[in-house]
Amino acid sequence: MTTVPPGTKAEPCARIERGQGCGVERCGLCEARAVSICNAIEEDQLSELARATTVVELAPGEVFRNEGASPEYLFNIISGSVKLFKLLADGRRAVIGFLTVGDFIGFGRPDAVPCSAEALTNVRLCRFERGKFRVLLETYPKLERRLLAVASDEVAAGQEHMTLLGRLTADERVARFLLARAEASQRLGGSSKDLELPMTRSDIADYLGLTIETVSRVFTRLRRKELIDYKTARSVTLQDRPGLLAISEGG
Amino acid sequence: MTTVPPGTKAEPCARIERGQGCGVERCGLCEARAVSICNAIEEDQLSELARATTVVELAPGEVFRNEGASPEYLFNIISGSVKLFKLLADGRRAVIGFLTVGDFIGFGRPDAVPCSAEALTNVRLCRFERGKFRVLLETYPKLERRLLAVASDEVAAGQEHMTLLGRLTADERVARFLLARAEASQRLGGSSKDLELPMTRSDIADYLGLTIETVSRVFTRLRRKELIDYKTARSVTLQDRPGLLAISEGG
DNA sequence: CGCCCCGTTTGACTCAGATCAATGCGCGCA
DNA sequence: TGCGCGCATTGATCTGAGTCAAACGGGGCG
Repeated sequence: MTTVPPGTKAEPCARIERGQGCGVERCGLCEARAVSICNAIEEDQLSELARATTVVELAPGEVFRNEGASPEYLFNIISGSVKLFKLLADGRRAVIGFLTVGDFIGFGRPDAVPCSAEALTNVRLCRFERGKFRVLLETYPKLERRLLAVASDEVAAGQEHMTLLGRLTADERVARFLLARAEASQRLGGSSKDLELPMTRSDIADYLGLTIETVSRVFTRLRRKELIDYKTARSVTLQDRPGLLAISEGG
Repeated sequence: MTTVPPGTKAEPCARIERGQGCGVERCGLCEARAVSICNAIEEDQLSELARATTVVELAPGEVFRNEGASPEYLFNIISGSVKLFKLLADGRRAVIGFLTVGDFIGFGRPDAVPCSAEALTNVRLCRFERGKFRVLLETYPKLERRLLAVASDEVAAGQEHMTLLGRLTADERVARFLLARAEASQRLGGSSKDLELPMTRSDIADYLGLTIETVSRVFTRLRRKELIDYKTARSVTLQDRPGLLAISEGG
């Protein structure tokens, strides 16, 4: 079991670029727009959207949202990868999810942030001040509709993950994780065979409800069975998709 | 581990009462209105709401929503208790949650129901045809806003449960379950000490990612330590709240 | 270039919770 | 009132994954 020493907290020294290239340009040229909630907003209203946002850059390891805090900001990921996690009092950690380009960060009860968020890679975020975001929602019903759809999806994804955590074996969990990663990669136009994993074995373990050692053992077992291959721990090739699928379903 | 024999499916022989007491009366007098999403709709527009709904009655054990099916209907629970669950191919089961008065059933991707739903007690449901519900959302922005808030809450609750499933011990899980039940009971105006559990030990096990036997053993252990007491398996008294809280946090 | 650090892998052993197997018991029904 | 059927409890044993410990390896830095 991985535990985190209490009081380890990255200082929020984010470089902030405010309003550069404002108006249609910034949001209009945004690399993430097509896959983010912002695609619910019409071309000719992008300048109003841009006025409500600030672009933030983060380095790997930076924590930019703290569990339990008041949710001052909401975010869209423009580029890079992020992990969401929760800490228990004794240092046990649960990784709730891994997010990338286009993903929205900001669901939860209105009074407290449900989980902390940390950059895994260099990350560019589009940041909304909470009050301004609420105004946007009221102004653009399409945006609200889009957000409801995203939240609804997220509920379903959460239920899927609960099933994994509650009822699957270690092999099944890792196989599903790899297949899910492949699918996500494909959705963003990447390869569905060659995966770049921006997270450590420890992050994967905390995501799958396992230990580092178990995750590592399952990876090597899958490699020996020639279902996957890798030279470095962070870039994996799926060699036998049907085989992985069979394992993921309890084969 | 509990497994379910394949092909066990309750026939959907729900008694349906259509449009009785229509208009303001039905929705206006609804016992669940104050705690459901319908409280986002003004008094004088309740008749339109009522026209979009049908009241359905179910007996314990009836499955009224099937994982994977197309989501034709959405529901609000008027009275009684419901469990949501997912089945794996080999019969393993994950219980996703227990719902009661005022709870909404209908989140998920638009193409497939994320999990099955079964009545635990006699249940009265308010049923919305999907198309009509969408029209309601478009007509009443407040309803949509309310639903987004509920979905957002649900995301956070799901994350909480993932943490439980991924990182807590059996004792911690059961203690949290009991405390959460107490809180839910209190929210609905019931006792926060005397709990009626509408679900079986098997349901609890599948909800907490444990086996029946482990759940049972933890219950008796908590009773021996005089943290809880019960005469029948389904009605539990919390005797030592702080003690339970300590256990739930890894005491 | 070589050293150090941190993430990863591998091995030996342990243990919390699962599995297997009775037994208990409350409730509905005859 | 007694019978039978599910659910629940309890006990004995097993095992998948955790823990502890050591070695490996690659990337960054002096």
